[in-house]
Amino acid sequence: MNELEVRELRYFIAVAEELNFSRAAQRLGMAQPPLSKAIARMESRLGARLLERTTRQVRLTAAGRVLLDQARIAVDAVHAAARRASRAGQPTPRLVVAVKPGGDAGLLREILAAYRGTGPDLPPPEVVVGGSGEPVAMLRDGRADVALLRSPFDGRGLDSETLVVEPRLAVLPAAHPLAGRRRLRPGDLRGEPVPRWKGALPSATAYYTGRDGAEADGDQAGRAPADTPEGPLVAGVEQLLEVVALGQGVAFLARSTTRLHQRPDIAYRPVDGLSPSAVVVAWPETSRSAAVAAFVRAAHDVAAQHPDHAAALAR
Amino acid sequence: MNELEVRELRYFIAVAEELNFSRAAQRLGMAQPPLSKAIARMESRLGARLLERTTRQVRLTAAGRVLLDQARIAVDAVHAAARRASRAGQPTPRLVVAVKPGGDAGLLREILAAYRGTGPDLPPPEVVVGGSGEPVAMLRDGRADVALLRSPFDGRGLDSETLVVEPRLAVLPAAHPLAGRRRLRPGDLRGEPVPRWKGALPSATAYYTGRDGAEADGDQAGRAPADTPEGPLVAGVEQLLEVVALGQGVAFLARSTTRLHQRPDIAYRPVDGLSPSAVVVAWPETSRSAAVAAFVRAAHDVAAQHPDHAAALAR
DNA sequence: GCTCATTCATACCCGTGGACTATAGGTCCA
DNA sequence: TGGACCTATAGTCCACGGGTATGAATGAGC
Repeated sequence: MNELEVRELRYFIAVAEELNFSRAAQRLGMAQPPLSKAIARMESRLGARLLERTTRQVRLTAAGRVLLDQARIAVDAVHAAARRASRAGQPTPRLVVAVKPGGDAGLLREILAAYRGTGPDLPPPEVVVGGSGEPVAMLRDGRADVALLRSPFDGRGLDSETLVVEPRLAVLPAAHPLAGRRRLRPGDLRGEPVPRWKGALPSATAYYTGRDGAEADGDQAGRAPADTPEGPLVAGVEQLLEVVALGQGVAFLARSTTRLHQRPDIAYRPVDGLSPSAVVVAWPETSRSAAVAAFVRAAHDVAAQHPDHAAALAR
Repeated sequence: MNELEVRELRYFIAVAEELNFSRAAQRLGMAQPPLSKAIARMESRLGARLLERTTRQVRLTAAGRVLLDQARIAVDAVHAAARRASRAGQPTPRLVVAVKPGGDAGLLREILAAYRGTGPDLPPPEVVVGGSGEPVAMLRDGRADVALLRSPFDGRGLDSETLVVEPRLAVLPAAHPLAGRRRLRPGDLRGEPVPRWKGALPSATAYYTGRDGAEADGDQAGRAPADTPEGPLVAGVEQLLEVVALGQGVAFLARSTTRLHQRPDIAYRPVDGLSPSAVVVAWPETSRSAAVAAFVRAAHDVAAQHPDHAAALAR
């Protein structure tokens, strides 16, 4: 009845993901037999079968599904502990701020200035720009201390505060018939394909907390009605605009993002009743660092000056 | 550059808590030299010194403080993964509901009935009663699936929903001069000692999220002004009432709790402006079980019928 | 100021357990 | 029915985690 070890959890995750011992072993850089033994050991320790295996097929049991979920979290937590401690031990620790491109609504520069003005003893900030969903992952595994994001995002393990709320605009080819109108109505764009963000998870796995658990980056591409055809995959705003300009679909972008991407062949139009986009500052729930606190306060103060300041009190 | 292992984290936690290698080794049931080596190994892996040690004194470095904090969380996560998987693998899994005594405001019976009525395929509920702060710990390390608590509590890693909000009442000896009044005012009790709950953490380490991080059970004993003298330590409501009846202090209890403890030598009186007590249902953020969802929904529905139903929308 | 107690680090040894190779055994498909 | 594929078992080995003995450093006490 020994303790579960991180190595074992890694092994199990690999097998559960591959559903194949040999491939998993290869991925882990080890031979297959010790992997089989390790899993068997775990099963006997837990007193529960994790994998239903025949010689032709490996399937997860209910316990296995639970463990896969929980093991990912636990391994992340261990890695996060290591990274955070390691970073805190650097000669001059940095406050790592993760943002996604366009995710800061232009606030970052001011926030950094306010943060630096807070006090002389704080670690200098270091900004890293991550792709789809990356900032959240970076917060979770300790690579970043604080992040600027668009909601909704997977907030498990994170605390957050909404900074500004701004409308989203429809992105149309300038030649599109609807581009002649000043405002659009919700039904106008029905049936138009909407480009999907590369790396974004499958949409809205509705969950009883009311949060859209697995949904990432849905903000920018826009949650369209279920019958919306899926457009091409895009990897960035430039690509998105290109796709729209070529008439392969319409999209939705936060207003502050559109201001940075004015093009003659693209028109931005407000849509009545379209859900707005919120910029939030997020940090690990477990954070107790004064630097993070100072950054959050700076963000709050800067946002309070912003015309789109979130009157929101609730998170 | 190997990976941090759970065993090592346990070792580090022991040393960091004891600040003494020999005692920590004893506590871990091992000899001191291998423990020293293990810590040294961790330090070299992390590239950061964790402990400042002379032959006479061991102190945590900044990195060490971070790691202590994070390691506790990570070890909890691993234990939780093991427990949850193990429980999910039982022949007939149970939904373990943790409550603290008096923490359910009498709702539990109805909630359980509603839960059982939800569907025939759900795991049968099993109620465990835990002391101060225990339910939260049980949620965190996987011993429990869902809990009924009083806010405020340390909500890190948990989601929660407020069910009912009820006033707290002052607990006075029946012979107390103020017991003659129907209502009290905030200043009336100034200077009276307030009993402290055994096991409750030191009060209100104010934190920038606005949550009172480490505070547990402050609800019942009541957050009094800072200049309030500390009364005796008590381990339960009965003890608390005994202490009050003997004139050794005054206390505050949620109204539903007082109804279960009517005594001739104790008087309960409302206090104007005293912050109320909220009963919340809480569950691990990582939970994806249908059973937990059903329980939360049942709790929500039952609370909606309750006269003190939380009109609260926010969590 | 010397000694002693205390405590962490080093040196060395040993046993266990995790990993490797080889191979058996079961299942699906052509 | 033979071959491809995949997991489990058997047997071997060595690295590493842990133990004991002891050294080295520091602060306290007389």
